[in-house]
Amino acid sequence: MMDPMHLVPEERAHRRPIDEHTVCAAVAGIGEPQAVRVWADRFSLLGEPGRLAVLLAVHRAGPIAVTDLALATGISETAVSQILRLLRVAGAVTAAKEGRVVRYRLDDPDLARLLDSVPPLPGGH
Amino acid sequence: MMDPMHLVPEERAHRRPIDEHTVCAAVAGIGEPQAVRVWADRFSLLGEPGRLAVLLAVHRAGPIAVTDLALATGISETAVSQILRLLRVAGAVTAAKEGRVVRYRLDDPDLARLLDSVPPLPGGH
DNA sequence: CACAAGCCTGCACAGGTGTGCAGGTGTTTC
DNA sequence: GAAACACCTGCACACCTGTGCAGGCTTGTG
Repeated sequence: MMDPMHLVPEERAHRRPIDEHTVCAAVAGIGEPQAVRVWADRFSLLGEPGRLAVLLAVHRAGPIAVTDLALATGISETAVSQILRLLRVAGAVTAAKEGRVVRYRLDDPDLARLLDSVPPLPGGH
Repeated sequence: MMDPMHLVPEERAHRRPIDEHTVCAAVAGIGEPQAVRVWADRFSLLGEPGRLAVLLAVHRAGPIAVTDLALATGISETAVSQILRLLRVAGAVTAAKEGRVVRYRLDDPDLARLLDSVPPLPGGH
């Protein structure tokens, strides 16, 4: 069998672990730092009430205009615009201009699955 | 049929929507602000690379000590301690003291499901 | 053309957040 | 008992981030 610590980067391989096997399993479980950063950024988008509300509305209410998003979420139109700009450059949503109205839709399968993790209204209505 | 805007809070029911049906669907899709905040807090815990790495390690490498977490993640032991304190008060992890070693484990089903959304190492090894 | 609606942006401010340092507690070992 | 180990905490700092204000742009309307 190989060295149980073979997954630990050399720069810190000299430090003494408490449980070598667990450390190796942890390194494997974490995966590549690059991927961790990408997923942390994804989760970060959902980590603020305003953005989460906007994303839920965009995801579940189909293409929707900025004014309607502000009306439904209770956030000022300015703040909604800022949020949408952030989501746009992050590749989370795409804008479709129709006349003077811009409708946004969700455009990220990973985010869609994460949003589906959030339970909808319990009783319906 | 009822008023299509019946789901919009009175305080902003006077504002003119672009698509009443869409606004109502958005309000329903967002759900209760209280629940949105709770889920935003959940996602926020996963929204930082350090915390996400620690949570992934704790989740996939079973009960693990602080030293081993610092070794596996490459984060300083102080930073790991701070992260674990935050996760503790958030109810995400629980600590089990064994001698002078403290092993942490994940203790939140919702977070566990979200962590399972993060794909493991592609090829294995 | 003048005006309003819908939306976007730059700027400055307050508030939250991660990090390192220094020091402390409890436990094990010699 | 002294020293090393594993871990925790308070504090101060730099940093990032969300928000509102003011203004600008484009598109419809009279």
